[in-house]
Amino acid sequence: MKMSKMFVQTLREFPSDAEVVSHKMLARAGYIKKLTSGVYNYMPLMWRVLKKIENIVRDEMDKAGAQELLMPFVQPKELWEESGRWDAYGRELMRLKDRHDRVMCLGPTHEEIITALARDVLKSYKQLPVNLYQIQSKFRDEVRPRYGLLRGREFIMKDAYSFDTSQEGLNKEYENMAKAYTNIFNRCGLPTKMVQSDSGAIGGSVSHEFMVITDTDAGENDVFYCDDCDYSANSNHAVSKLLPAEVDGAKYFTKTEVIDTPNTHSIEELSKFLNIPSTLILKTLVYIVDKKPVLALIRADKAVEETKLMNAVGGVEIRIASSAEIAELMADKGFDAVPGFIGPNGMDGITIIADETVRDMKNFVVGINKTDRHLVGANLSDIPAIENYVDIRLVEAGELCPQCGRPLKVTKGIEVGNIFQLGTKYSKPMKAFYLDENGKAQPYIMGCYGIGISRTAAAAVEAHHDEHGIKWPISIAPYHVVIVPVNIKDELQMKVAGEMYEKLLSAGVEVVLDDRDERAGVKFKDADLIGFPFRVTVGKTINDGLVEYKVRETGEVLTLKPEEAVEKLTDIILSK
RNA sequence: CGGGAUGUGGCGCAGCUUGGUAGCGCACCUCGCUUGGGACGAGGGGGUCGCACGUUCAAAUCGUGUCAUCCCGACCA
Repeated sequence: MKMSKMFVQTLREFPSDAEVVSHKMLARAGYIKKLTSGVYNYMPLMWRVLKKIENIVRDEMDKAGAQELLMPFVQPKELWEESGRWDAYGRELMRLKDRHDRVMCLGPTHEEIITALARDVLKSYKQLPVNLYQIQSKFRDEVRPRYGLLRGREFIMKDAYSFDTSQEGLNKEYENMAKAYTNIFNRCGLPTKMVQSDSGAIGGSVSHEFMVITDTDAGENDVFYCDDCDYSANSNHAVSKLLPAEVDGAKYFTKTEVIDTPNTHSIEELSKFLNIPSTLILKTLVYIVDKKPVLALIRADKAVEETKLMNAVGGVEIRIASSAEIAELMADKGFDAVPGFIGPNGMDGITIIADETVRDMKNFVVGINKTDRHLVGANLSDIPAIENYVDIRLVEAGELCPQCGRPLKVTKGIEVGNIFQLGTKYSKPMKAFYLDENGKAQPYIMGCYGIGISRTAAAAVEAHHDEHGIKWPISIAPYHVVIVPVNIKDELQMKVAGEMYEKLLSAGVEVVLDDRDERAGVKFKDADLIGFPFRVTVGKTINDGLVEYKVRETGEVLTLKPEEAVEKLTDIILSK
């Protein structure tokens, strides 16, 4: 490729709307151009990177025994009604109508389509197991698209679906995919951590996410992990053993009574006012799950993990209640209390979920739905009976590993892939059955496996860059080498550069010749920004028969004869 | 959706307070000069100032509405 003909425009400055480093770099280096919020043009350089990633994914998926196919973007509403997700998926689903007013959507994922396809084709146990995958654009009308390619509304994803006759078969395939995923990300130059996670809107029981660990804002997930064993989990799923805490308030309260606690709207104010640790306060939070209020009870020094709470209620959408909604709830129940004084008593008909931390509390403090008052010295017999305690607690770093008891640590992660055990979540409602050895209809045992292709590219930039630009791993770089003749009017420089270009090309190296009539500085800046793994500079030293060879990743510089440089590059690149 | 902000050539911005018919840097085109880390000089092209309505002799500037974009919170590849 001649640089003078490349469809690319690098910018002197970072675009003002880019926040994270991958977005800034990709936009400035001419890889992407935004069309509208969360929707990007992939320029030729970007498309080459994406194809490289796709091909690594294909190679590993094929090796793992999966078969590639391609399903439509456009999907009919009816299939989504069969699975029950037309309503459950919510506003993230991009919906549209055709000219006959038939309702369709743009696929955010393809469980419905693949299940419908499988039930038509996979009629016998003899045809199973099968794993099918595709690579295509997906559409999710994200509430808040951001961070460039990391969270778009249209993005490229590899999604795979497995069909088995037994849980054992699924377990095996799940392991198989986990291995393939580890290989894929390693080959992309992206070490990942496989962490336990909540299965969210996709559904199912067991699921893991592949996280690229980062210390920047681009990591939108908190990952808790243990250095002493293999435990790691997304914060929406992490569990821990608590550190010892004072949970019996007997030494502060000699009897159970209602007392005045003026202006104690926060836990901090209340514990200061009563001069007790917050571990002796029972906190009551009001959430709205699927439009209905839910009370969450938890020891006040701990925070609620909303995904856990939502799962405990069995809902699909959760948010903390607004003060207006709380006021409405209070009025409805005949109370006059503001947040800070809410409690579980008298909340007939409202779902109450209590965290496990509540179980051991004795002689504690609790709100009683009266502003400026609390009940102190209370015990579990003083509040509505709790049938079962569930874990709705957000884990904190320093709490103890559930497996080995050592302190947990926390870090940020970018989720680039995940794997789910779906079981019969789709096959049963969609009546996707095969006939077993006895001629009996059985639902498929399914798994699904996703990789964000475009997100992986962005994550690679997050992981590999410096202040000058991108430092692509060789395996996914758009080109391997850029050759920079310093002065294109110098005949010898151009001749040698041209010869090296041809030799590298015919050897199978992906090479760009920067034949633009620009000063050397401009070409060097662009080479660093775009992130070619290797640069060969043909300058004045060519008069002594030498060129400069430079490695982007390490900054290593060698002065070599042109043929030596060609040989070295060919060896390194073709061995990868 | 709640909270905050911003819309002026491809990119980054000024002008708006105090209305008078659009400017700077980069990029782009031409010529000259220069050629190892984003040179220099001269000339040139490109914007109905997001959109609509209103106020006014006159609106980028004031008012109302609307759309879009970005940031902070709940989602997920």
